[in-house]
Amino acid sequence: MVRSATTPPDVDAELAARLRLVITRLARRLRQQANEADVTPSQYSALSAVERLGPITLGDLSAVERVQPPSMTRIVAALEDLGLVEREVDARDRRVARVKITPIGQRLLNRTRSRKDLYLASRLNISPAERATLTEAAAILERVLESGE
Amino acid sequence: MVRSATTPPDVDAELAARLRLVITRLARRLRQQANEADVTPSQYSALSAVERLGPITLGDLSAVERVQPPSMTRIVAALEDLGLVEREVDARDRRVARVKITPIGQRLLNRTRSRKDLYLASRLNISPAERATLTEAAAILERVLESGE
DNA sequence: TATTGTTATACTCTATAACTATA
DNA sequence: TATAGTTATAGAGTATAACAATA
Repeated sequence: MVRSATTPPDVDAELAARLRLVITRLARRLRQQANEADVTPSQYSALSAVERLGPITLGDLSAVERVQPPSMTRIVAALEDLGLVEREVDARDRRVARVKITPIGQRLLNRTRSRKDLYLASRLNISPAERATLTEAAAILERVLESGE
Repeated sequence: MVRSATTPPDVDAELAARLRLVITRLARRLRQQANEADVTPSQYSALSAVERLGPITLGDLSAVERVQPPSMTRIVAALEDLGLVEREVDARDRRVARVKITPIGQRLLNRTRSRKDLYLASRLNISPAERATLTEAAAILERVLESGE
C-alpha cells in the first residue's frame, strides 16, 4: 500500500474520526425514531442514571450526565410530568432536591430493554459473533465516557 | 442466576438499549467538544458524504444523510461559507445544484483524520485488541446505518 | 456570602409548510 | 403540473446569565 507524501494518518485518530461519523449519524437516527417511543434519548439517558444512582440530587445528576444544571432541570421536569421519576426535598437542607425512579419509570426501562421494535434492535440483524463484538464495543465506549468524567 | 417472572429480556433488545445510551451520551459529548473544532458534527458528516459521493445534488445528499432537504440546504450553505465545498448549477437543468468538496475541505478531512487532539482520539487510550474491536464495531454499525437507507 | 436549583433568553439542529424557479 | 431547492417558522436540546431560596 502506498502512502502519500503528507503526514501519515494516526491509527487512533482515524478510528476516532470514523467512530465520530457513525455515532453522529446513529444519534440522529435515534432522535428521529424517538418520536414513536415513549421518551426522548436525553430523557432516557437521564432516567437510566436515576435508576442506577438515585435517589440523587439534581446537581449530581447533571454532573454525571454532563449537562448544565438548567438543562437537567428541564429533563427532570419532563420525566416528572410523565410520572417516571419523583422528587423530594431534603428535610435538612431544603435547597436540595433528590430524584428517584418510580415504579412506572422502572417498568418503562424494563420494557424498553426487552422491546424488539426499537430502531436499533430491529436493525440489529447480526450474527452471534457480531453481537459479541458490539457488546464488547459498548463496554469500551462506556469506559471512554466514564474516563472523561 | 434467577430471572423474575416477567418477560425474559431479549438479548438484542438489551444490547440495543445499551448502545442507544452510549451513542446518545457520546454524541452529546462530541457536540460539546465540537466548539473548539472547525465544523459541527452534522457538517462534518455531510462533508464526508460529499467527499465520498460528490459531485452530488442536494436532494441526493439529503437522502444519503437522512435529513430533509431544508436541513441540507442549511448545512451546505454553512460548508460553502467556510469554503469547504462549492456548488455548481447544472447547465441542462438549472433547478439542480451539485456540490463538491474543495481542496480546503479535503485538507480539513485529511487533517481531522490524523489529529490526535480530537475528543475521541484523546480518550482512546486502548489496547490493540480493543482498537480492533472498535474497528469491527464501527464496520458493523456502518452496515446497520446503510441497511436502514 | 456561598450553594442549589430555577427562570429568562439565545443558539444549533432539525422538521413541516409554503414558496420560487425551472422543467 | 411536477420537481429541485429555498425561505419561513416551529420545536427539541442545550448553553450562559441572572435570579430566588436556603444555608
